[in-house]
Amino acid sequence: MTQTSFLAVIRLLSAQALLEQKFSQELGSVHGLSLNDSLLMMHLEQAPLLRLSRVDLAKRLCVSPSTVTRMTLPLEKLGMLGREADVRDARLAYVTLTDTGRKVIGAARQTLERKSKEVFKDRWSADEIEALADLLGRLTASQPNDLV
Amino acid sequence: MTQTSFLAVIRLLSAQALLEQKFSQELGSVHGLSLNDSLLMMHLEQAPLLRLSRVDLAKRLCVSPSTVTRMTLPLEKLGMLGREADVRDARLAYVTLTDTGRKVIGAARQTLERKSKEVFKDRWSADEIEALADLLGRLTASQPNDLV
DNA sequence: CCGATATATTTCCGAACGCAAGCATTTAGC
DNA sequence: GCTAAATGCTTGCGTTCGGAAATATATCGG
Repeated sequence: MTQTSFLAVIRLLSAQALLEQKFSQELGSVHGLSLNDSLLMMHLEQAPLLRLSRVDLAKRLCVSPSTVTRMTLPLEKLGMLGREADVRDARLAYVTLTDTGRKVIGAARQTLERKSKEVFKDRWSADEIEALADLLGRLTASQPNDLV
Repeated sequence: MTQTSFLAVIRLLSAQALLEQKFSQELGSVHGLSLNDSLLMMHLEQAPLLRLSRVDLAKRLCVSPSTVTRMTLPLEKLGMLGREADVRDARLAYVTLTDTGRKVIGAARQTLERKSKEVFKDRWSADEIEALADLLGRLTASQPNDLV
């Protein structure tokens, strides 16, 4: 007898692998971004001053701080991200979203939206998609600021 | 106005990152397995002869064939997996689950089940967990043999 | 003010992955 | 039966990631 919670977790992991496979390629070739790059920039998009500290980003993305450092480096060189210091705390190195970055993530979002619709194209009603989004939202609710 | 399907996809990706972070550490330190190692062995567990070809495993895990080759190598040396040839097709190199492997993945599954329950510990009813599992099952239904 | 602790960031190192290329074998067309 | 295409698997290379250590700054207790 298999536990329902275990079943849900396994299926979520499998579903993610499937989605990543479907999205990664086009996102990279068209916009030059990885899936995680996009999530990072989307977090910045909705941040108060279009900026977040690196540890804050790490928590939101569930990755290590070193990963954030390495992820932002090339995006900064491409002019999509910037770096800003805090007046009161010299340790902080905010990651900022530049105008270029806003345009790029906006375009990437359109690709993601289109491919998201494809995922549910057949055999899914609007109510079912919303039910899934709601349930998943409860999982991520424990995390710092929910996305979208 | 954000699309519901896009919202669901983003939340699924975020939720997976959260779960991987919560599960990975204990799974590795206690059983010496990664999350993907466990999924691989669980696929073998439910396979007809406790064996699957490498490309089949790759499709089920949504990873490249080369990844399967590299994943199985250390597990084979540890005696958890074996290698079996096909009588009719000399290209095939089945990955088999040994007795040792069955015991290890059985123990790892218990850890996964326990931690899965923790995820839904508070604020989740049995019906809601089942609803989530069902909806996620429809996402992975398009894939070769569903797990669990 | 001073030392101890905590926090933010970066760098180094090893592990894991995808892709392209290569090899072996099987299948299909003729 | 023979060549060409397809399939299964592995290897080399570049990329990405987490953890530990190092550095810099901030905070707390006295």
